[in-house]
Amino acid sequence: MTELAKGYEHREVEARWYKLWKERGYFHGDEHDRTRPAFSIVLPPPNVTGSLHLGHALTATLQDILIRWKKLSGFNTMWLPGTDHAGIATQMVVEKELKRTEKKSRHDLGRAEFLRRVWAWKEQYGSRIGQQHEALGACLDWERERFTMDEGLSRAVREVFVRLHEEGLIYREKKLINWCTDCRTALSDLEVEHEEAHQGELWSFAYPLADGSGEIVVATTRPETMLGDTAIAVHPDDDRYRALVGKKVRHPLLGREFPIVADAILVDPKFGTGAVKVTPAHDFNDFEVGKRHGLEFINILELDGKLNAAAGPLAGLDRVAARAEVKRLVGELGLDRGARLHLLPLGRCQRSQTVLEPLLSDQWYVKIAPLAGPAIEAVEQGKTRFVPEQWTNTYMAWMRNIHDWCISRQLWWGHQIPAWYCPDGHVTVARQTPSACSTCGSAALRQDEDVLDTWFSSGLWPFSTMGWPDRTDTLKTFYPTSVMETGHDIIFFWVARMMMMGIHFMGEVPFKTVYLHPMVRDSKGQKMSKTRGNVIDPLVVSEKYGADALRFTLAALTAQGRDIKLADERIEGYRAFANKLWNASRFALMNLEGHVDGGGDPRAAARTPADRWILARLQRAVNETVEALEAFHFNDAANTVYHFVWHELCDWYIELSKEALSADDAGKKAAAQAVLVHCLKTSYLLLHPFMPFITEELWGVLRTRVGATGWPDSIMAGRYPAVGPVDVDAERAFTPILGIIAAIRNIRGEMNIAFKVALGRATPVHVAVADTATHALLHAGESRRISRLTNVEHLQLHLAAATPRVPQSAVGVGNGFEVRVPLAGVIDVAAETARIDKELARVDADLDGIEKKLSNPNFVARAPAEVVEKDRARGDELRTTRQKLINHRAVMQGPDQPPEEKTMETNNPNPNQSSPPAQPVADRMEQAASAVVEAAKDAMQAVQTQAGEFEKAAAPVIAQARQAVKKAYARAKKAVKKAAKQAGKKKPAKKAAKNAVKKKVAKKKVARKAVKKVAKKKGGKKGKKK
RNA sequence: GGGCGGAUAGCUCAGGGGUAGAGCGUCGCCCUUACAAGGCGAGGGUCGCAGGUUCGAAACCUGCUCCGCCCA
Repeated sequence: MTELAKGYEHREVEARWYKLWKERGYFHGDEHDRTRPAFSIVLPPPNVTGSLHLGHALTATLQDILIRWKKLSGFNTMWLPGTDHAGIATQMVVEKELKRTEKKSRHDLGRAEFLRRVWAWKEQYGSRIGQQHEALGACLDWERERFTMDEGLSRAVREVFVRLHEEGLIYREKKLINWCTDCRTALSDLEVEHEEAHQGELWSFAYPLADGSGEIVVATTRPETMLGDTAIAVHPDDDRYRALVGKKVRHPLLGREFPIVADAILVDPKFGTGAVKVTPAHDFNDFEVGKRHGLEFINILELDGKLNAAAGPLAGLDRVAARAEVKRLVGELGLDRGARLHLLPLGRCQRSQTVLEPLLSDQWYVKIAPLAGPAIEAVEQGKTRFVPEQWTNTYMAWMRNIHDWCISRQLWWGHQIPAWYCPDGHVTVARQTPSACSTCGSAALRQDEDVLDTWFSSGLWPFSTMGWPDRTDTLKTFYPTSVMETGHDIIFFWVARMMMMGIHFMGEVPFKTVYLHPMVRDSKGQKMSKTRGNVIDPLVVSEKYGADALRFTLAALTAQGRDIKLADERIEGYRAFANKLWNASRFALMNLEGHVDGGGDPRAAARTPADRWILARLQRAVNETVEALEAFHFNDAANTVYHFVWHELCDWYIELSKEALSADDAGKKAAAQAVLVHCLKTSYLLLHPFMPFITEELWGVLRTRVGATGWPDSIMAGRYPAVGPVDVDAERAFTPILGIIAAIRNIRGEMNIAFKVALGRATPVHVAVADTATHALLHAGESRRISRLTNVEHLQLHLAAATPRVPQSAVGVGNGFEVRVPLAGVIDVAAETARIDKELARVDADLDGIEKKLSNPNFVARAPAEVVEKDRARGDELRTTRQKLINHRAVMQGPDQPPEEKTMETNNPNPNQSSPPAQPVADRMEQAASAVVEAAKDAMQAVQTQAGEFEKAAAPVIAQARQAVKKAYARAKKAVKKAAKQAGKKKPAKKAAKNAVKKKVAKKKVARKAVKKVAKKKGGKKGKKK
């Protein structure tokens, strides 16, 4: 009886659950519940008119994992969703749309009407993000959803602005700012993207001295700014110009005169001519010079990038056109002194990529140092910690070097600055729209037209969303939030500002942990961006592979310290994993006849060694998963569950349990059923944070089948598996049995014996184990499992170190066991001898390494005792294995041939002799070259014969060729080195000896690794070491 | 100019002083009654280069090369 489809259909399943979860209130955090510990996260608010990309999907996935895990672990969880009004971006989108459809600018509509349009736009597109989050399964507390422009948050913004103003931390000043002529607004330092080496030119021209006594040549990368020049600066120590300091030059185009000043800070005498034109109103460095020397500040730009009246004859020209025109006019006057190519740094607008202009204007600023201090201290004192830790430095460096924050933007869409001006220019800052000027009482008030930087309101997000400035229960319960999880690209924009604002206004850090996730890139490692056209819509991916598969993939790729390159194959793999889980459940359902989950401890129910083994492995997986989650090691957590479910539960336990499930022994059957159900149930719970949909579905199906005891009607109401002690005895006793199975399979594989061909038919397969416990298990019935899984007809057990000698047989040796498979008539002696020799070589290589180590008195004396002991034990083990193999080979080869020991190259104590005879470099190169040519020939042939399936056919050949090249290269390199050495470039004796040993060890490592592989196989799948 | 990452199997990446790992791909065998989105095997590595520390380095230190990112 099966109730499940043969394959997992994510579309059908995923559509079903979200609504139900939401209706049942699983997403809602209870602000009145103080009985459970709180766990809260605020979702970084995406741009309201945008749509989610994979970076958002990663954010949503990781946070959902944390929230679901904590919820299942008994926490009162609250995950607060919302969106951001994204001032510049949104305004630009709407303006563009307006221009496209109605051919109007925002000024044609007027402020009020334009804002009405933006709100309408927001209503139309704002819900898209919510739908995307739902599709991903994000259990957001929708009842608490917020928008940075909604009433409550706007109130918070005003409150903060007014308070900071009252405290003297917000001020208005005329300074140079970064101006985007395209967005027509000022930007903060952070919104400037620096281009390091833009290809431009350095143009030189001469300023004639006002007294006609000569000229002074200056160089610039921005010729048009000469229209705003108000000084020439030279270095005070520069003898070339010492006589000129204090003199005046005359502007060749505008006629005005200005001084030559000496400035040691600005001028580098070695750069260019050593004389610099100074434009205080259009350059940050020059601005400072202007202040130092009391220069005139002449603004030559309109806000749209055109030159203003100060530019005289060039007024009205665009800044780009003006550059050429200035050069032309100066050239006509005979003052052009030539140009050369030059790399210069350039600042661009983050949003429009327009080259920014430093512009003198009145803006509002936050005086940031007093806010940054406590934010630094909080991290120093560990009140907030960064994960991964290295971000602490980034945060600190920025905070310690912080500049005042320009918060006013010349936009309409945003929080209008709560400042009013009277005709006399007095400023009134107030929470409520004032009726009179606070200074002179004038009623003719005009509100500042600018709005605040979007990040100003985002900076309040952790508390403004919870009802601040009121002291709400939500704040009491859920502030500070537990974790801030976001991308490291907004550590300054957002994280740092929330820290400052949170501490200042709440008196407490906004979050205890900041987990910064990596950036998601495409499969080529490129940043995803609209202009590149490689943006992936998470909905498209989850439609194709399932949200669970996408989520699991993102989690599995989220290792610390490296960006995520997302490739479809990876997602496909995890979709297969979902299918695997589905089918394991399907198998269980088909075998649960008569089973009812009574809620008892499955450990007590366990009957067979396999039962106990899998329960031990399950517990280990639980422990490792929880440990990984606690450390934010999402990849480790995902991989742990993946490995357990697929490679332990499915590959081993389910196969092993088939016998018990179909047995007449009702007790064993019931035990296997109980254990299987328990493993699946626990796996669902472990996996639920990663794959909420399929686990909920399977939970429901299995629950229906086994009765509801201990199974709440939704997995979301379940309890996360608890960490506990692992039954290591069960693991240890049973592992050799898996090793025996693997060893027999290995022999089959190596000897090319199909599964259908039964082994141990004429003469039995022998299994020897030295351990009495394992022997007892085998005797009690485990040998039947082995027979079943390896298609062995007769199997004979021995409580011994070795199996009896049987001519023409294959031997598998592992940790604590030996298997002998008679192969008379099945295979030829030569093949098996070759196999043994191969294995022997590997064992020898490893043994050699260990013996070298142990014979080194320094190692024995200085290395930790347990390390030495471990190597000794391993040495013993290897010696035993080796002896067995040698004996076996002797038996194989018959009585005529003595069990002669083959001398391994690595056994030779003299490294020089162990190397192959020296060969002239040329020979080796030639050999290598011909290998490449051969490989290439093969590839060509593959292309010609199988043109249709070129890639498939040629792939291995290409791989082979590639390898041949690599090997040839390595060989050649080595040979060259050797030749060089022999030619007399001798290193000091000690060093040379050391290097020889090093190289030899490296070589051996290659061999050793192979042995490990064999040993591992023979020994069965052992648990992760740690 | 300063800082932070990264370079490990064909590809994508874990790991982090004591036996080099995973997934995908490759090769061979198997449609064995949960799953071909599957099973069982196999092959594949001087862990970027050069020094140093250490009994022992892929890991720690120094320098270099290349690739990202951040800041000025």
